[in-house]
Amino acid sequence: MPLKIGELARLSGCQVVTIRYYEKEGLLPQPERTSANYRLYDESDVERLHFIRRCRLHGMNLAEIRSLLAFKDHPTVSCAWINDLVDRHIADVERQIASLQHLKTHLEALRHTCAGDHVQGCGIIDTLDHGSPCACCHEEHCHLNELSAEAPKRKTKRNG
Amino acid sequence: MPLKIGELARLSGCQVVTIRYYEKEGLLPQPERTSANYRLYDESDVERLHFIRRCRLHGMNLAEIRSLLAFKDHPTVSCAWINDLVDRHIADVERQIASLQHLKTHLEALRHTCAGDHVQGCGIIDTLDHGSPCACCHEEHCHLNELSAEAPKRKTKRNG
DNA sequence: GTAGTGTCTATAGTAGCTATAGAGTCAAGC
DNA sequence: GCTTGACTCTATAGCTACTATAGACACTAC
Repeated sequence: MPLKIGELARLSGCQVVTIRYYEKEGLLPQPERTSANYRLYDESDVERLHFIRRCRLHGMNLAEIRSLLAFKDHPTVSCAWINDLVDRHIADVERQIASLQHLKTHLEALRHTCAGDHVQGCGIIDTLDHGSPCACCHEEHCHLNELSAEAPKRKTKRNG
Repeated sequence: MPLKIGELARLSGCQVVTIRYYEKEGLLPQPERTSANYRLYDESDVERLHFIRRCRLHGMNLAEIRSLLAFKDHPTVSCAWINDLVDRHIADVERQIASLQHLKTHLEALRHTCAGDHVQGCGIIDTLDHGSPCACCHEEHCHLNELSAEAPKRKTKRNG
């Protein structure tokens, strides 16, 4: 019993446009078509979409998912690279968490510079204007307090 | 001593194209021009760009920065909304951190399902295929283990 | 005059979708 | 047979915050 794209969307939790998009991006094979040119799917497509969604929810991008699907379809090499991929994702997530925690400290410091309800002289605006030595960055290199320190490298003869 | 766009870029730490982009987006005013149509800036533009960059580094989007700049240019209302804005950002960052920490737990569990170096039968692929009851989600609602449970709401008469 | 750099505008690309337009298809009800 | 409503089709544009490219013009040192 073949499925039309709307039924596949319902079963997989994806949207119709997303399914078409995945097809265009090569994550889903070109499906059969009815005489009216409607796409026809089956259970294996539901599972493939579940796989894709789980990968997306784990933060993988479409290129990575394409590789994983290719391995799944034709597992001809060692899967060691999949472990590397997941390891890199874990490291990346850790970096993001650290960066966000740092940002949070700054935002909280920023928040404390103003009690609100002024028309002029808002402490938050002042801090964004002139920067503030934030307690969390006294010793470490903090990109939130450095602006033009490192000018972009240029290779001119005249100004170099 | 007016600055050309390249000098402004160097002083502000922005790229030339980004400065033109900010102008197009209304974050920077239309600058004076030379007879050869070159943009001319001054110190106030350096400061404005520093302000913009600090906002960006604090995770604000261009629409928010536009509002902040408008307030800075013409502070006619109370700044209480700025505190709300920062509060919302803090809450948002906290949500992101929690979500990433959750994701990290899942990625680590995923990582442990395979020791690598197989050609077929990779545990990671299997887990992505079928999902896994992850220890971190036993009791709470976990979107990483739910896929098609909640079908998108539809308002048809025929299938509803 | 020429070489090397800088600047100009306009356009397209990035990721992963989402939204829209305009047309064709299908099934139920009259 | 006709209408209505839901569904499907393709193609295109939009989202964010830039980044990259092309082709033309400007400036300065030699």
